[in-house]
Amino acid sequence: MHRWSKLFIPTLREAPADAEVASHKFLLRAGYIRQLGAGIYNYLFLGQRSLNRIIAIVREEMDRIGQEFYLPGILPREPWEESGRWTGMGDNMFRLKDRKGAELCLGMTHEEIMTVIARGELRSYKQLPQIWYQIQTKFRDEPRPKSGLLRVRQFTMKDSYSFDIDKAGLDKSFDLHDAVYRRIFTRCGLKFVAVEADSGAMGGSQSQEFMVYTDAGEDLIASCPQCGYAANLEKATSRLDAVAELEPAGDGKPELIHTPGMGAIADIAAFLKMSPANDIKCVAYMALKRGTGGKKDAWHGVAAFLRGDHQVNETKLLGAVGASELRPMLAEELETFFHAPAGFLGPVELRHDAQPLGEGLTLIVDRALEGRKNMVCGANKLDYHLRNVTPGRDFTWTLAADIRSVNEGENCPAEGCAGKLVVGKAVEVGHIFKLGYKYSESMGARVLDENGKEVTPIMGSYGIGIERILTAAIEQANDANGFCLPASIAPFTVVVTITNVGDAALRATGEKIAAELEAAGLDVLLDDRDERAGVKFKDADLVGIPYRINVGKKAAAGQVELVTRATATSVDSALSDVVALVKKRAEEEQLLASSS
RNA sequence: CGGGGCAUGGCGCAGUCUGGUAGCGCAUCUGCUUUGGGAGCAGAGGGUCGGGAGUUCGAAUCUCCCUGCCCCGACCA
Repeated sequence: MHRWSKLFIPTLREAPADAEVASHKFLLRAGYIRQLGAGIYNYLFLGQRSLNRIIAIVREEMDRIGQEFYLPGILPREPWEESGRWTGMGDNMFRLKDRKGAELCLGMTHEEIMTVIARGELRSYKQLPQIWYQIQTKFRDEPRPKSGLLRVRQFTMKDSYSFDIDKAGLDKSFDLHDAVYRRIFTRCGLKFVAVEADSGAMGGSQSQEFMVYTDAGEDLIASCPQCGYAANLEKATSRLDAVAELEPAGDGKPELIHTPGMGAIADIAAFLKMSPANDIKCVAYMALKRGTGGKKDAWHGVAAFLRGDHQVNETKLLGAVGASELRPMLAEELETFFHAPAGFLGPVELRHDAQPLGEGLTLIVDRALEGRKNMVCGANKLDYHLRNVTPGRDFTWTLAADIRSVNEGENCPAEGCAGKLVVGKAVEVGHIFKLGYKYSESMGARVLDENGKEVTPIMGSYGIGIERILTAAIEQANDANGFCLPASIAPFTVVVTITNVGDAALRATGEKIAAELEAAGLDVLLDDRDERAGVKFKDADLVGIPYRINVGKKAAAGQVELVTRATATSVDSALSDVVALVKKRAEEEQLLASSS
C-alpha cells in the first residue's frame, strides 16, 4: 500500500519561471521530474512510475512481433565508421575516449549495432525475418534542448529493427509495426495521427510518423479534413490552382527592366502591378556533400528557384539534391555564381551543372514553375529584372523537384478530393521507416537465399519516444489545476483521500477502501497526510491521477465521493460499491480508447 | 552557431539604475487554534547574492572575464 505521507512527491505551488509548455510546468509542479542540466532530467517517483507503465505497454505489444534485446549505451567507433555515420552524425553525437585513447560514443540510435549482430550471426534466408527491439537510453547532444521532456539530451527510446530477405518481407515488417504502434498509442490513451514523413538524409524509402497534435509540438502537419490525408510539412504536397499568366510585353522575349533598389519580391510585384505568383524567386545555398570512401566533405552551390509567393522547404531541397547540410550563400559566393547581388538573382543564362552537386552550380526549380510563362525574375545584374521569362524556353535546369512547403488552404493532393489542407503543430511520438540496404550493404550483412545465392537483407527501423508519450498525454489533457493521465499510464489509477486524518473512523474507512481497491488489482495511492482537505484535493488534481475517492463527512452515513479528474465531476457512492465502480470506470475508459 | 534574457534561502520575486554589509510571499520547523478546495496567530531556522579578477574605505549593486540556464532562430536518422 502506497501511503502519500511516506512518499516523496514534491509538489510545487508555483511553476519554476523557466518552464514554458504545459507538460514541462506540470511535470515539475507535480513532482514527476527535476532538472539536472540542460536537457537532462531526474525522474522522481511519480514520473518513473508512469514511464514504467508506458514501458510495460510498449513491451507487451512489441512482444507480439519482436524479440527484446538490450544493447550497450556506450559504443565503439568502428561500426559507425563503417556506416559513415561517425562523421555523418556530426555534433549531435556525444563522443568520448577511454583510457587507452580509443574513441567511443554514446548511442543515439542502434542501426549499426543491430547490423553488427545480424552480419555476425545471420547466414540463411531460413533465419529471416527477424524483428529485434530494445528499450534503451539514448543520448543526443541536441543543439537546443527545450520544453521539458520534449527535446532532451538523454531519453528513453523503444527502437526496433527488422531484417528481411526482400522488399515484400520489409513491407510486412513495416505493417506489423504500424499495427502494433497503433495499439500502443491507443492503449496509452493518445489521440494520434499517422502521417507520411520525410525519410531523412540517412537513407530509406517509406516513412511514417505518429503524431499528437499540440501547440507544444515542433513539427507541422498538413492534413485534409475530408479524406484523411496527413503528412509532415517536410513531405506534404498539394494541388495548386492555376495562376493567371501575365500578357507578354513587346516581342514576348525576355526583356530587361530597370528596377532600382527593388530587391524584394513585394517591391517588384507592386512596381509591375502583378501578383508575386508571377515572380520567380531565387534562394541560393551552399550544400554540403559528405565525402565517402576517403573523399573529403565538400560544399557546392545550389540555386533554388520557386514561385515568388512560395517558401522553400529545406528538407525537401536537401533530399532533392542529395546533400546533408545547407547554408545560405555568402555575398562573395553569390558574386562567383551569379555575378550579381541578392535580390537580383535569376535563372536566365545561368551556367549550371548537368548533375546535382557537380563542380559548378546546381540549378533546381520547383515543380510549380513547370508550364508557367511570361514570368519576372532577377537579371543577375544589380537593379535589373527580366520579364517575359518562360521556364524551359528561356532557361533550363539541373533538375526539377518539389522543394516548397505547402500552405494552409491549398487543395488536398489526394486524387479526386476537394478538401483544403489545414496545418497544425504536433509532437512526434513514433516513427517507422523502411531503411533499405544502407546499413546491411555498407556493413556487409549477407545471407544465402533459397538458391544458395548471397543476398543482402533489407532493413527497417522503428522508434518510439517513451517520455514523449507521457508529455503528449499531459499536453492533450491539462487545465489550470494540473493534468489528467489516461488510467493506463497514470502512476496510480485512483487516490483515496482521507479528508481528515484526525478522525479515526475516517482513517479506518479510507484504509479499508484502499486495501479493497488494491485487492481488486488497481494501483491505489492512499492520501493519509495530516493536511487540510483543500491541500490534498489540489495535489490530487495536480498530479494526474484519473480517479479520486473522497472519504469525508458522508462516510458515517456509508457514502463516499468518486471524483473523475478529466471531467471534474463527482458522484456519491455507497462504500460497498465504490471499488467496483472505479474498476468499471477505468476499464470503460480503456475500452473507449481502443474503439476510437 | 546568431539574436535576446536571466542567475539573490527549496519555489516565486524585490533590492542593482543612484555602492553602505540582504528583504518579501510561499514552503520548512515548534506551539496553540482550525479542519471539504493550497487556514490563522505567535515564534524559529535557512542565503560565501552563479564563479573569478578588478575599482573602492566599503560591492548583490560599478568594470572585465568565465560558467550555467531559459526563450527566438539556425539545427534536429
